[in-house]
Amino acid sequence: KNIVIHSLCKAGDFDKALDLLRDNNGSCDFESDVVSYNTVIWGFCKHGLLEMGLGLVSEMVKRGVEFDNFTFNILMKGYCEKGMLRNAELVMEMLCGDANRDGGIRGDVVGFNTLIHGYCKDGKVSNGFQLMESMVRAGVLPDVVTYNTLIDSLCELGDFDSAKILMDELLECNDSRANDGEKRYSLVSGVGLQADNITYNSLIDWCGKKYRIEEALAMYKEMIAKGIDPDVVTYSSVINALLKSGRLAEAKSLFHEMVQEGVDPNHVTYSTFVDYFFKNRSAMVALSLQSQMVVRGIAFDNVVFTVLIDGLFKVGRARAAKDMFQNLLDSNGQPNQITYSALIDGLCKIGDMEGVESVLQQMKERNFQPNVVTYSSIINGYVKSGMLEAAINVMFDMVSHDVVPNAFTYSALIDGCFKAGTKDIAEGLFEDMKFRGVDEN
RNA sequence: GUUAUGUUUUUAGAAAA
Repeated sequence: KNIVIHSLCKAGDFDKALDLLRDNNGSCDFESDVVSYNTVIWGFCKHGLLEMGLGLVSEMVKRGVEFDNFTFNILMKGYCEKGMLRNAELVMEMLCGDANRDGGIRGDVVGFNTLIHGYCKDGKVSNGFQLMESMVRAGVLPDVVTYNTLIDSLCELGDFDSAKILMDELLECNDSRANDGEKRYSLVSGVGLQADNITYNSLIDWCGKKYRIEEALAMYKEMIAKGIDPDVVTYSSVINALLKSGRLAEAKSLFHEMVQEGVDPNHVTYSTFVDYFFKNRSAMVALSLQSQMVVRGIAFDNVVFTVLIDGLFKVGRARAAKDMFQNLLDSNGQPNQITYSALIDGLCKIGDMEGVESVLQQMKERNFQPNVVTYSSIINGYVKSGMLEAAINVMFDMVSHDVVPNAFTYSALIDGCFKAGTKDIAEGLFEDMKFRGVDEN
């Protein structure tokens, strides 16, 4: 029953999930338990419906279903994803507070990790570190997930060196003689921690994205030497780094290596390659990989579809790209902002501005707001079609929707103004751009 | 198959001049 509830929630079918939870049809032999409730609350939170989840919490009280740690952790995650970090933290403070001294549910390591992640994603790593200290005070020891969260977030902020230092500490925790007090966190963090594949994946991926391929490869070798098995994420990440640097041969050999090691390439691995081949004029190879995915029963997600749509347009197969989009809709996939932007850009490139407008319409009907990329594409499209006025109107439209133009937007429009011989407007735009503090390149 | 299956935290791929 709980498994069914889980799938229903994942699919967003809450009516059925609630029916089952409350046994509205009176046909289920199993009582709903705390897991059932947790699952539905989790589902609501995942879909951004925190309030609904909170409603279920009161229902649990009414029905006398006891909370557990999962319940609170799910709620904290829900608050974090809504940006209500303070609320999440209050939940934790309540769980760790004196009022909850005996008998009650205490905050646990997952809860703290959730909070730390929430703050880190908001760019507040220092709050993350503070939380790590307060968890120790509350008697909860940080684990490898805590470290991984902080390490990844330090990378994201570009502070690779600190991330590495933190990893070294993580390793030294394991090593009792290393703790002579000079390191800040190893003393508090307990013993027995080991860097794992996720630790390495974060660092490797960051290096790859900075085109520091050799360092990435070195760490890849290092993890193997330590007996940590690379997983599909490791491989996909390194392959991505190699391909983005045009090192196809090495990427291919890694692909074979992973298969040999018994790690199955997944939709991410494939889409990385497919994207590369489309962008490097090897449409045939890209398409053959696509059918290989089908043969191997790898499901297409949103990104795979986006890669295909974008790629087909880029190799001049607009018809096939549009069909692919239809395909996505038919298979009940959910196009997102990026999917729509790829489609719209493709249509712009072939000058089908009517098509663009109708997709734009559809996008809005589905409650996806065009973003700066979408708008810039459209502006560029109108400019290239010689419809400067329409382009300018899009700019107004965008500003009126509080979407801030960036360098892409301006340069498309300025380019158009020059071509139309309205130099004064172009210069006006340029001034406007500087005024707004957009980088001029 | 019963230190079995289910709910919570960290890492990889996609769009514009």
